[in-house]
Amino acid sequence: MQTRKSRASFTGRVTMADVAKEVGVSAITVSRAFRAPGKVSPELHSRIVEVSRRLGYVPSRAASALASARSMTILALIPSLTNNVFVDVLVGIKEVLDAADYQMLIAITGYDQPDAEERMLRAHLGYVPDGILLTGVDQSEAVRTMIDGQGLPTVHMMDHSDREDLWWVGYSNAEAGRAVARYLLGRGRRRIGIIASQLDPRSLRRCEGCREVLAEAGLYDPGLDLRVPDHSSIPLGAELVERLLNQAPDCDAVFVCNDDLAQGAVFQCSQRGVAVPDRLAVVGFHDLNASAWASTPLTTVRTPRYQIGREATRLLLARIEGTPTSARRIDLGFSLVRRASG
Amino acid sequence: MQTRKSRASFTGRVTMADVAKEVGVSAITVSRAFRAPGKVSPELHSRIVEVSRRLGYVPSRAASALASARSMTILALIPSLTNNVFVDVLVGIKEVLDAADYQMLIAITGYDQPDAEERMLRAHLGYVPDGILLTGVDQSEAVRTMIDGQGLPTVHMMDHSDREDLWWVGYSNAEAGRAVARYLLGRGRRRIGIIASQLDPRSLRRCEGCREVLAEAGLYDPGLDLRVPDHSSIPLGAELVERLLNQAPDCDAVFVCNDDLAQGAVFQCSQRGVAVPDRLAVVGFHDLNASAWASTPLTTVRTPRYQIGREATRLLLARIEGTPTSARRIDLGFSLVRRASG
DNA sequence: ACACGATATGTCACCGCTAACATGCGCGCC
DNA sequence: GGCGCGCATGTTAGCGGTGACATATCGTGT
Repeated sequence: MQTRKSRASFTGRVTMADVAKEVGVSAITVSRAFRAPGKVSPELHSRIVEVSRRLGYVPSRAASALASARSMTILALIPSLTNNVFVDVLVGIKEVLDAADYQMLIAITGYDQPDAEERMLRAHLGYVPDGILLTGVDQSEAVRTMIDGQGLPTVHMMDHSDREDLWWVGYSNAEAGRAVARYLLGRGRRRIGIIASQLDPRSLRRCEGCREVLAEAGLYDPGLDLRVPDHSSIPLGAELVERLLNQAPDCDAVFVCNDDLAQGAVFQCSQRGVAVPDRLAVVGFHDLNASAWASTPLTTVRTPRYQIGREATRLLLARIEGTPTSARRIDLGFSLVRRASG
Repeated sequence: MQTRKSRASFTGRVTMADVAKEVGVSAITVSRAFRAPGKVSPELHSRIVEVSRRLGYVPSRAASALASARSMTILALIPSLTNNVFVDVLVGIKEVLDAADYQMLIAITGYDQPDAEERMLRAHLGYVPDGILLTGVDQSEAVRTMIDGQGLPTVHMMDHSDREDLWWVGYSNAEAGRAVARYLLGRGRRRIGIIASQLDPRSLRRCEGCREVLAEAGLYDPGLDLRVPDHSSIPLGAELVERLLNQAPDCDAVFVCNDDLAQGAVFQCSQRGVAVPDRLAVVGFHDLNASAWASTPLTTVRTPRYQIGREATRLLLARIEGTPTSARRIDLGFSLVRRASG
């Protein structure tokens, strides 16, 4: 008892019991005052609020999660923050969570190690999230097992899947790749290249969509298909377009699977004196903020990242709370934004 | 009892007790096997690890935090993710935390409401973090009280303070502003403007540093000092430089307090036919990735954001664990990067 | 006047884990 | 051969909340 007392005072935290004693009620009444104000008389409620504020009481989520098996926290697994793409998604997620009084836990998995997603998940599952938002639909078996084992609801984001058991909000990367290929073909381009980096499943699906349409038209040339595993960045885009133009000088268009790469590619073309789009049309992907504001504004595919964050979170919260939803798979589509580069 | 049982099985989680029963030991042994492997016999340890894996056991951080008053979690309060500035800081933080087996909780405070930091802090304190990383050194009284009340160690990032009681890792925004002013004066500029947005304390300190030096030189003109509260962005930078040039056509240089604004400013100048730097020199701040890769690469101040994240986290962990540190205030400085725009 | 339901508050046990303090056991040593 | 000691493991009592159920209080209809 005495030991405990000192341990508690060591942490220095004000607890619900402290508030209860000060007000002269039992702890459960304080608990109710916060979670169900209607069940506590108005005078008591205001006194409890006042005392809590005065004492600096902050409810312990750890204790609450333990006792109620609800943490009011959702976990978002994101490949990277460096890539602005996911920042937009997070903004959408956060808005919906804030409104519902949930907290967001962000886990960054990175693109490099194949088991990173599993490790990050294991580390963060300890926080007992009430649900999980996943990026993409290509989780490893280990990840699926772990999530199912915990019985946690999940929603996938940023891609498209035919699987009946998945809840997702996104768009079809494959279809987007096809759309770009058709667009470039429609504009009379015949020697169309593909540049991609990072090679996550979504980028690859875009590449494949593009390749598919080019192949159908008999115009796919593996010599114009440049895919490297490095992280995508502006300088890498510059380097890759340089390489492409050197090995295939007659290339007249290129689908660059990420806008930062595409920005670098356009930059490099202007350095090198390659006219964009006349000599080489460049189409990017994602429509990042900066893409409209380059000396040659980028033709690109706009993805509804903010909306994906919002809708995926709405769906997840509905699942958690058992509210019926109109759909469990939401395709928010994409749109090709035509600007100067292609 | 029965009720409880069903509640537990409702959550479906595998607990330490489940593992213990399966192995045939008591829960505390399982606990020790994870936290202090040396205190458990090798055979038992490997059996416990094996069974845990097989059952899919994930320790509950909530329970652990409650029982041990240590959460192995640190909280980072960041104004915004949209601004790439802090993403770099987070990458640094995360690297150090990963190595030390700590988890990172990110709270995004936003720039808009003055009490947002307080509210976000309150919401996240419930996770019982072991320490806090704060952005800037200008926290409100309420925030300080709350943190002190919990007895939590903190380290401030991204600014500089003379206060003896603060631990911080950063650079002097005021000094950086002065350096820019001196640089532009040294290059013969006389009608020097200032453009800033967002108006967080750090931007303002940069502005003030710049103004100070200009005033000393007798060259400060409030008519060239444009500060707006809106979020910083490329289009806003374009708009502001337009406004500046309209109201003061003889302006020959401008310190733009954020690189994204500066990128927009340079873009707008090229649209408008204003020669950069001949007619108008533009100096940005932060040296974002894209700034080197514009048609007119940006002269800007490079801030060591990644290192700030790393060092601040090292310092915080040392404080938490009681390791002695060589310094409690680390000025990592900044450097003016000269490129084409100024 | 009294049973009855609605409302306000309390009691108790327990969520999953760990600090502190046992306990049991084998070993070396005088 | 008894003693003390170190090591491996167990017992107990919480950490700070909340669910389920109990109890007290009050107004209402008959």
